[in-house]
Amino acid sequence: MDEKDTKILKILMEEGRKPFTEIAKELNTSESSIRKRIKKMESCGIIKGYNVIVEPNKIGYGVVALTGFDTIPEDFLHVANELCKYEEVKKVYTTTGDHMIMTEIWAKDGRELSEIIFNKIGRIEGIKKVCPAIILEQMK
Amino acid sequence: MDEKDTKILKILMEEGRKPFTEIAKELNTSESSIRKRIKKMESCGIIKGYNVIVEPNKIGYGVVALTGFDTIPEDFLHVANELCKYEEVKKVYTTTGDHMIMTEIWAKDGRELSEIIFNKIGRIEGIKKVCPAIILEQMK
DNA sequence: TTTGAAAATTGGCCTAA
DNA sequence: TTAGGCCAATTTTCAAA
Repeated sequence: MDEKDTKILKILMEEGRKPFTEIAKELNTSESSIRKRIKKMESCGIIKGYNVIVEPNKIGYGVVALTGFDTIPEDFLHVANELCKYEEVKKVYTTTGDHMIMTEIWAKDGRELSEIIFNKIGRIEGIKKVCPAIILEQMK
Repeated sequence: MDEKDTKILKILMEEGRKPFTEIAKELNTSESSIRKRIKKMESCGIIKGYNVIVEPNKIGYGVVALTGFDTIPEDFLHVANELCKYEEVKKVYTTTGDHMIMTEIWAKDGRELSEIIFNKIGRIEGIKKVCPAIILEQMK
């Protein structure tokens, strides 16, 4: 990881599908250099992958909620693992602070969110409290 | 948006740089069909972009914190806009629930996180309370 | 959907630091 | 030994018809 790698990552963070040749042009270097650096970052785990950024509203997910979960300590890992299994649960973090587990949950609407949180997920053994915060706007 | 588009998105969410030809093979259709569908989703805003997924630990960001901010109502938008300006603040959401603003902040270590949160960001007019939750592990 | 040209990717091999 | 340069074969993209 030197400055050139950092610049490559910055470009890919903005535009993950940009061709290596264009990145090379932009950084005034050769395509092979860029390519080999990217491959290296991929193989050593700096780059974990690439993904598409989707606007949830436009595909019928009108509600996205950052949802914290409190659990009894013994069930903490079990709950986190269970949460990962749900399609609607897009991200799962274990954290310090108010909640031990933080998630991002996508739902069609408020009704479905409540269904997911209280009926489906709420059934997981060990959950003490659920704290959903609906995202109003993603500003960055 | 039909079922085929949904399948394409699902594939790209896993592997954002997968060539159209491969997606086509996987879905038993032609490359040009896939490409035109993707272009359409891009132009109508369903696809907002593509990005690289970086492991922050491996590039010197040892600490990532989901950080909530409480503000006085009048300064709410001002604070959110200011937060967007910081390089270390990777994501900014306005939300319902405990905090009006939720962010994701990357820092080298605890010391730097505290520096960012309390010295740099803490200076923004209107912030009443800052609630950082350090991510221990991303499980999904 | 098919087709063909242009562009990008890949792998191998080479040199230089 | 590692990063980068070069070339040729393959694959992918893209815009026609």
